[in-house]
Amino acid sequence: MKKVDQEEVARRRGIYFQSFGIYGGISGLFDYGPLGSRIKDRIVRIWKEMMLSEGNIAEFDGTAVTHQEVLKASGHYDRFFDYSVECTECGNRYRADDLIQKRGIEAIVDREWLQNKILELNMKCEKCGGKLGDVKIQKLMFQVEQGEGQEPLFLRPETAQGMFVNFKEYYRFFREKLPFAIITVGRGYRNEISPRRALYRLREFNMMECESFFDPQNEMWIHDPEENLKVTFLTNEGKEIHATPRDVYENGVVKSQPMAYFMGLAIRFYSRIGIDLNRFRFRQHKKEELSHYSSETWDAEALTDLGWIEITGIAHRGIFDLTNHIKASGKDLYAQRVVQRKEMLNKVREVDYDKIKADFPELSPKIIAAIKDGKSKLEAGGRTLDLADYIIEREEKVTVDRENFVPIVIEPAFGLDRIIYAILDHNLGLRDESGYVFLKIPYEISPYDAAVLPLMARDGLDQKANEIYEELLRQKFTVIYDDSGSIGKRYSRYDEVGIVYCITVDYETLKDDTVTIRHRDTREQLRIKVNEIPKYLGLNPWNGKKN
RNA sequence: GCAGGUGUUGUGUAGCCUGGUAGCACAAAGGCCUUCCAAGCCUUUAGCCCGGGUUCAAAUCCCGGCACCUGCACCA
Repeated sequence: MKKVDQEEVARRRGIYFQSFGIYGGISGLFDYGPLGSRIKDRIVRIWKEMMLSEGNIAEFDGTAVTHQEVLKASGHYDRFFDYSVECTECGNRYRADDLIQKRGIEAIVDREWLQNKILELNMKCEKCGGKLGDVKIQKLMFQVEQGEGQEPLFLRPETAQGMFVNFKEYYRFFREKLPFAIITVGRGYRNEISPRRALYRLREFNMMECESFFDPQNEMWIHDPEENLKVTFLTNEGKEIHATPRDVYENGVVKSQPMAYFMGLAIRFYSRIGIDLNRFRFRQHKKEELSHYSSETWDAEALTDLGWIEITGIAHRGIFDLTNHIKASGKDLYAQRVVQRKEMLNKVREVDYDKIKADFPELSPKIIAAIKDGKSKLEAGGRTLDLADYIIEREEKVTVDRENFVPIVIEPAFGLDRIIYAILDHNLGLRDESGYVFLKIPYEISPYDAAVLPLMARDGLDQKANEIYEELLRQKFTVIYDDSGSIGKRYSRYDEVGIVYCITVDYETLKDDTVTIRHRDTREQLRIKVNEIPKYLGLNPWNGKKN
C-alpha cells in the first residue's frame, strides 16, 4: 500500500487533532474527534474484555491527581526533577546536584541553593573548563497546587501506582490468593521537554496498564503462553527469533512464564485490532536501558513511518514497588503463603517497669524514654546506667502456619495513543485501481457499524432509508445516515474512515424490501432482506470469514 | 531546551523576495441533473497563527510569543 499522510486524514475526518486549535494549540496535547473517540472506545472495550475474561483480573479506576508521598516512594519524585546546568562555552550539560555531590557535598535539590553553591565553589565545566550557566529546573511531572501551606499534588506519570497502593483491597477481593491482576485504563501525564510527532509523544496520554502479582516461589500465570501465533523477538544480544511466546519461554529467551503469557495476550489483542504482525516485534531492553524498577523488560514495537515505535512495555518490576510502599507508608502490603505448621521461639523484649520504679522512682520517665529510643546507656543521678539491666528478655512459643512475603509484579502496559497511531499507519492506504484512500481496520474497531444510504435522495428512497436507519439505531447498532452527493462519493467517504458496511436503499427496496450490503475491502455487494441486516454486520459473506 | 526552517478557508496549496481588491483545487452546504463506486452544471459558506511595531497602506517588512517540521539534547 502506498503511503498516506495519516495526520492529514485524521485532521480532515475528525479522528484526532491538536488540542485548543483555535488558540494556537499546545504541544503534546491531542484530542480525539467524533470518529477517533469511537475507535479508541472500541479498542479499550476489546482490551478490557480480553483482560477480564482471564477470570482473575479486576479493574481499578483511580485518580490522576496523586499524593506526593506515593511518588516519592515509587522513585518518580527524585527522577522527575531535573536540575541541569549548561556550559556557556562548549554547551555540555550536567545535572547540578551530581556536580556538587561529586565534591563530597550533600546537595540540596533547590534551585537557588544549587546556583549559589556553584558560584561559591567557583565550579567550571569538566570538559573545557568554561563558565557554567544558570541552573535550570525541568519538572517532568505536572504539579498541582493545593493551597497555601499545603504540599503540592502531582498528576500521575503512570497509572501503576494507584494499583500498588491499593494492593490490599484487591488481595482481599481475590480472597488472598495469588496470582491475580489489576487493570486500569486511564490517563497519565508527563511534562516532556519536546513532545513531537502527533500521537507518538504526548504530555497527556491514554494507557491501559495491568499489574499482576505473584508469589516469588511460584511465578506462574494461570494459563499457558500462546502456542500458535508467531512473531519476531529481538533479544538484548541482538539475536532475532521468529517464534511463539511458548517457544521463547521454553527455550529460556524469556525467563518469566507470566511475561511470556502476556506477550501472547498482547499478540492476540494486536492481531484482533489490526496491527500487522509482520511489522511487529518484541524487543528486549538492554541493561542500560532498563527503568529504575525493572530487571527485565520487553517492548512490543510496531514498524511505522516513524520507524519502530514502542506500543507496549512488559516489565518485570520485581518486588520494587510494594517494598517501597511498605517502607514509606509503614503499612502492611504483604501477601501470605501457607507453610507447614511449626512451633517457633520468638524473642520478646520487655521493659522492666517494676525494677526502674524501685531503683529510681523520680528518674523513671527519663529511663523509659531512653530505652524506647534504643539507647544502651544513660547518664543519670551522677552515674552511668546500663539500660540492659532494665530489659527482660524472654522466649515465647508461637505456632506459625503462614508467612509474609512481598509479591512480585509483572506489568504489561499498553500505550493507547501509540497503538492508534500504529493501527492507522498499518491500515491506511490507497486503492490500487482508483487511488482513493481507504482505512482497512477490523470491523470490531470501526467507528460505526454501517452507513445507510439511499441511492437517490428522492422518490421515497430517502424516507425508506431513514426508516431502516432508525430501526438499526433502535437495535443498538451505531449507524450513519447520509443522502448527500453521488452514491460513489458516499461509499468513498466511509471507506476513508474504516466503516466496513454500506447499506444501500434502491428502487427494488421499495418493491421487495431488500437492500444491498457492500463490503469496504472488496467493494462487492449482496442483496439481502432488510431484516437480515443485523445478521450480516460483522460478517464477510463473500469469503465466509469474519470481517 | 538549543539551532535552522515553516505557519494563508475544513484539507492541500499560490501570493511574501519587489507592501496596495487574497487566488486555485479538493471537501462541505443548497439547487438542477443522475437507477450503484469521488460524473457534470449553477450558487453558497469559509482563511492570512497571536500580539506589537514601521508605513498613507502589512498575508507580505521588523520585534516578541505560540505552534509545526528537521537535527541535536531529553525520553525515568
